[in-house]
Amino acid sequence: MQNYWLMKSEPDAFSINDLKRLKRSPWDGVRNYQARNFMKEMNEGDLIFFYHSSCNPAGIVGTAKVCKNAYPDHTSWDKNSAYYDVKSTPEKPRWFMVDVEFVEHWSSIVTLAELKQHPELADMRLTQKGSRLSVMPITKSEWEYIVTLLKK
DNA sequence: GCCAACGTTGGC
DNA sequence: GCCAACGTTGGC
Repeated sequence: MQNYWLMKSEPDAFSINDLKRLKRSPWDGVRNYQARNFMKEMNEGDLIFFYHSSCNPAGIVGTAKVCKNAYPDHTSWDKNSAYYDVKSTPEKPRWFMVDVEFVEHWSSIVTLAELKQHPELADMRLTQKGSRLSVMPITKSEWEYIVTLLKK
């Protein structure tokens, strides 16, 4: 069964243009348990909204898909990595990542401000005050609704 | 197991 | 750059 997700990235660190250029990439560096657990639930072929955060404007800029199920994030035991975690080892990995593949880079951005205006999207974690989760599930109806926003 | 203190996220 | 909201840590 295909599921839908939203993943945040700061474009200065990793943007949709980076993914477009690379075609596929590991989604490393997630160090939040809820986000990690959602990645573990992902399956190859699941679709992803690619969200640019900490920029102006923040919003969804395109889509990607899961092309490799969750596996240990090796940057967590790399002492030279910014994502190093002393409690994660190859024998007992604490953090996981998936690989994602570029699908679409939209010609326009669906901004957070716009998403917040639609009652249909009020249940999304993204549109709720104070939400910082960087990987979250999206319902099929939310996915389809957001795609129609794009065509307007 | 509680909770204060701290560090981080991320919109504005 | 500010700061509200959140997650994590660690003392007790």
